[in-house]
Amino acid sequence: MTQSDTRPLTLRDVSEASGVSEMTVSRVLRNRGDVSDATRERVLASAKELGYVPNKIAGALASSRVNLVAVVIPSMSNLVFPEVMTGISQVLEETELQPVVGLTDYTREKEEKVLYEMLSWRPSGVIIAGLEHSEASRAMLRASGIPVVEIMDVDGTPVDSVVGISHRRAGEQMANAILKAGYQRIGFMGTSMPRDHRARKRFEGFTGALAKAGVEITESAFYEGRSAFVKGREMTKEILERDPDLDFLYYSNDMIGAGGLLWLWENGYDIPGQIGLAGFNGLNLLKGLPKELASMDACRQEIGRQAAEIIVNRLKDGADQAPVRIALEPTISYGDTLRRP
Amino acid sequence: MTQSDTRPLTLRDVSEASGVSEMTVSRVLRNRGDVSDATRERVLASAKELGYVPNKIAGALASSRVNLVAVVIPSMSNLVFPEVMTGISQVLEETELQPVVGLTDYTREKEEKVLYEMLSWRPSGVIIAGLEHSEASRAMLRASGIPVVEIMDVDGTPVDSVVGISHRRAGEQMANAILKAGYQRIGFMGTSMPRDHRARKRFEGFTGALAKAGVEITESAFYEGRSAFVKGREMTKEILERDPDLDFLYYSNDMIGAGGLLWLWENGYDIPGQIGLAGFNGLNLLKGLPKELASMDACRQEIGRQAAEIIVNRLKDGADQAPVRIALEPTISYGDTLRRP
DNA sequence: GGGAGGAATGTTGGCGATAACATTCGGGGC
DNA sequence: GCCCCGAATGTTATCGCCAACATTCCTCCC
Repeated sequence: MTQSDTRPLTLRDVSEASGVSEMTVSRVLRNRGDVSDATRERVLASAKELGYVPNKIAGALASSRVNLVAVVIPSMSNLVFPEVMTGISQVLEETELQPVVGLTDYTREKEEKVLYEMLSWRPSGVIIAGLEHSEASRAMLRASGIPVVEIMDVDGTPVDSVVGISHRRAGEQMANAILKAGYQRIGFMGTSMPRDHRARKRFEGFTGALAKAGVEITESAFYEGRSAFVKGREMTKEILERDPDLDFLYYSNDMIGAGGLLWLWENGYDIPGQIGLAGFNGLNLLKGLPKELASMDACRQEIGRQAAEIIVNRLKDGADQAPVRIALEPTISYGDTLRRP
Repeated sequence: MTQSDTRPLTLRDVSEASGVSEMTVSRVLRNRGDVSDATRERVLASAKELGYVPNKIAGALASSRVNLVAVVIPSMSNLVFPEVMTGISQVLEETELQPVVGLTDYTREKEEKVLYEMLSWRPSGVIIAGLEHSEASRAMLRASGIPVVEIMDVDGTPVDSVVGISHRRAGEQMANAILKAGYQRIGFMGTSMPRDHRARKRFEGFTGALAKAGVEITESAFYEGRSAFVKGREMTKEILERDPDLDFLYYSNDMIGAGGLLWLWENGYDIPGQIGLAGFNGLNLLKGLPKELASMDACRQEIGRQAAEIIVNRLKDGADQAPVRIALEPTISYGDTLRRP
């Protein structure tokens, strides 16, 4: 049954076993061209018996078709990206295309390396997070000659197509909601943002909108590394020690926001009366906390879905190759930690 | 700078641009064989100027070497698997190998499909979750002629190598710790387990050890779908309505455990005096809850690391090809929700 | 000065599949 | 009975790169 493990199986082995030409075997296995039912079955039987698995490397080289879509994202431990992946997979599942993921750890150098690596497999399309890339990366993307979709963010100049939300506007909207609810002494906690451009843009939008109303952030704290509950607790404790009169805390993501929420809850704060809270990302992972954290949905799955769809459409033959720009509208959820306007 | 987007670039283009043979270009780009510094630089310059990206498809076909390791896991939304991936990446990063992920959604059919798909790219090795596969999958793995490491679980018969923990023993250990702490009326909450074999084995080990001590699970509840805080809250509420006298709750994973913990906390239960709790997986994501949930570390990163190392070692030439079996020892952390013995 | 030896480069022939074209063969129409 | 046609199958020539062997051209040493 299983062949002696010397030489790997090829089309030729199947063709010899079933007494037809390699070409016919190839046709059967790809369901292409006319093959009589009799030979088809004979070939399939031989292939199965031998345990033959086609060699896509050879196939791809010969046909210059590779059914892969490169997906380049910063990390998988930021919950956001698995959700984007889900959206992408949902769409690609109905096609012949397959996503292949590369991680950048939020650094441009690694992004460049990963991109080079992935493009060397000649994928049919690229979905890549963010609009900030090294010049070399942008050049590669342009030169690749395949559809490229930049995702998450629309504040900038895309190489080709783009699907995302405006993080700047998201920050502004949140600031306005907070102001409208009457909060005045606002604290901010988030990552130190040299590398997370989207967090930075939200922060800029946020402070900008506050400034228009003559309000400044009273206290802020930044952290490095992974976001987690503990971080949120610790930072919240500290920031309130520094300034006990804060009446609102804005967190750059839901994870540290949830940590802060738990700490405040344990310590008997009145939320959202005495102090209000908001995060960013609307992680449904976090439903089930004592209070639901106010947040803003970043349309993660939807972004994934739309990006994948752009790729799919572009690859249909005779398709319109014009760049697409889709700006989704995030919505605020007030949860139980931000007074309604 | 960027070429007119007609014909894709090949080695020949670079060779013509730099005035040497294709072979020399190939040698330069792979850092192999002797090339003078002068030509090396000339070639690199041309390649960069053209924006040439090597075609790995052709390279792999010609050299029959593919620097990919197929990683087949059920899902990315179960936090366990990203952590395993981290371990794998850590090790592979120091080599030329790259992980490529395929997801099975906990179904054998999909696993079989994904495996076929991945093997058709002729990877250098396979890391696959679990020991339960379809006969066809096992046949493919055997016939592939590449190193295979099954991970997470050691209770069963591997195709080749295996790295994991004994989930049966893990269940037993937890049961014993609970009994030793003096709890008697035990409730269980977990997934309905037709597909999650590891959860099933833990459950069997757990009930088995209880039975030895003459104890039976008093109440149990099962759920379908994603694990999440909300599920844990709801189930905990329900199970305690059915039987308010339970003095211990064992959750099949930390996520629902954390949900339960929060609910109990909000409702003023005395933990771990009045009621004890334990989960499974030691997710450090969850540090920062009001109390730390007792749990059992499944050695996730370590499993990933060791699996990757087995593959790497096997691929060294002249390496020992004998199957490896590594059973890691999970450790209980008592946290704040399980009385110390 | 002649040959050995080795560094630098080139040439040839596949890797395993597929595209494009070629061939065979059986049957229907006249 | 002959020819034509299309379904079923086969042949040939790549695809882009790399292994293995071949060649060139020094340099060094006796």
